[in-house]
Amino acid sequence: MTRQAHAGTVLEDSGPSIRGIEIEKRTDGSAKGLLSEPQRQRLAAVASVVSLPARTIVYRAEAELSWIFISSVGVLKAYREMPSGKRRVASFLFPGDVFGLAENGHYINTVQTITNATLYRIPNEALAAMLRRDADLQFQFLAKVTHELRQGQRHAIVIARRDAAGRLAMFLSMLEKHAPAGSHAGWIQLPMSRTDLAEYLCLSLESVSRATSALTRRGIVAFQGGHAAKVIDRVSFEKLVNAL
Amino acid sequence: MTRQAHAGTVLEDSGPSIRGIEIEKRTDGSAKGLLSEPQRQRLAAVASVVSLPARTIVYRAEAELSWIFISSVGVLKAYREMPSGKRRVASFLFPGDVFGLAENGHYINTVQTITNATLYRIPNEALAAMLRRDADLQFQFLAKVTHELRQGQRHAIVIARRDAAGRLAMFLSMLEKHAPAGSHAGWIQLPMSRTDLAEYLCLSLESVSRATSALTRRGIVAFQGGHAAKVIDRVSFEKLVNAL
DNA sequence: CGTCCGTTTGAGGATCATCAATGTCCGTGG
DNA sequence: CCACGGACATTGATGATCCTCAAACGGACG
Repeated sequence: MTRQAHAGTVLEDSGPSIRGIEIEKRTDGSAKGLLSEPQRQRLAAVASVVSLPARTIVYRAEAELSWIFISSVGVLKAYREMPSGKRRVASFLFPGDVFGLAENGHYINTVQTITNATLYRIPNEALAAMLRRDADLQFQFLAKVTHELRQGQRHAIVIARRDAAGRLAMFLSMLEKHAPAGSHAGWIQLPMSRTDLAEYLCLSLESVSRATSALTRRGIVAFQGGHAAKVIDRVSFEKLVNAL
Repeated sequence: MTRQAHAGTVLEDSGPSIRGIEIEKRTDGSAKGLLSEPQRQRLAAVASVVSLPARTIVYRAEAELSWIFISSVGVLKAYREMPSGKRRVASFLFPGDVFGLAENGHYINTVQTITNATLYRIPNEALAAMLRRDADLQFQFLAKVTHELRQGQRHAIVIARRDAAGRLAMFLSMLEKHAPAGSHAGWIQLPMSRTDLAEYLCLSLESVSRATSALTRRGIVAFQGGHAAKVIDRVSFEKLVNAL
């Protein structure tokens, strides 16, 4: 049941690492580590490392803000419970993602591990103090949050689609871009369950299932074991992804 | 055709103002001005004020980053053109909103005025330099971007709904909370067109129309002139909003 | 008064949610 | 070694909702 943790994508020698894209122009447009070695070391000095088994709640929505987290190993999900009891996954969290930035002293989403995970945990006040003292470090956080804002907008674009197969294809495409370079020869790892997928894509569990079937039947994507996928027909795949 | 600009919600005596919610605990949870007087004055020193007529493009997606903007008066929209030609409005921008934070030196969305608008325009490098110099100022920007991240997530929750009337009701509810306190006796101003609404809610133009009709027919909301709405049956309205 | 643009309304077709049942994987225990 | 059980995933049938195409309506303005 406990799946293998997502392959670590970040060297963890000297402290937390943050993945993102700079606001200003740089060499290439790919996500990369935003922090310098000294910055990571300073963060590490006030951070504690926590290792959590899969399916552990890190914090709950509405709870009082106490720590800010930086993911180091594993995959997590951030979600909200709707009044009806339905769940909406706002985002999946991968190594190098920051979470726990609250509003008005309270967390907005509930965050839960999907795989085993290792996190850096930094006391809220300590981080705030450090950011106020180190503007360059803070600037990287600003870039990171801006990047997450974009991700949220992309999420909105995905769930705006009417066809389930298209949504799933876009999600796979995003995962593929996000994935660690050295993943298994074109196979996209899907650590999350079908239910998590459904809650992220805003589809019913059954529709996700039908979408995977459809992609398989049409020879566009192959699935294996429910937790891995591979693009077979790249042309059709891209056409589907861009058929918004 | 040119509609009245959104009632100014912010005193503009001494420079740009930013509306948002603090990350850490404060007195109440409502959006408010995040900047101190001195901060506003310092921003004003490097900002220029631009007044734009309705329907003016401020910048286009993919264009090179040159300025960061803070809205002062009026309403704008940020949208992306999809490959198919369809448009998705990512967010509406109100007085006190910041926009133009790019990725990798290029704007992500196209931003266009809806009403006449007045903006503060700050050269990218000048703002970056000022943020790196003034960590407290930057901290307010961080709070603002975090707040916009939440707004994006709420947007995702809205468009996740399956029923058009419910989406519209949630949107009205958001506008109502956002609205300047002294708006006209419970009337919610809708400066944007039905098309803008449709593109924000990810509905067809016709569905928006049918949704307004449905809300009217059911006696929940009254519309007037297409650019104002008022909640008639508050109980049913809230029930609909929370029926997710 | 007529045009133009934006909005509203109608009919038919496509897609997904829901309810229900069946199938698959995997660990457990006999 | 094999049978069992539970969680998860797939498949099928029906109904609800929205999108598309199409046409009628309305106000603003020359």
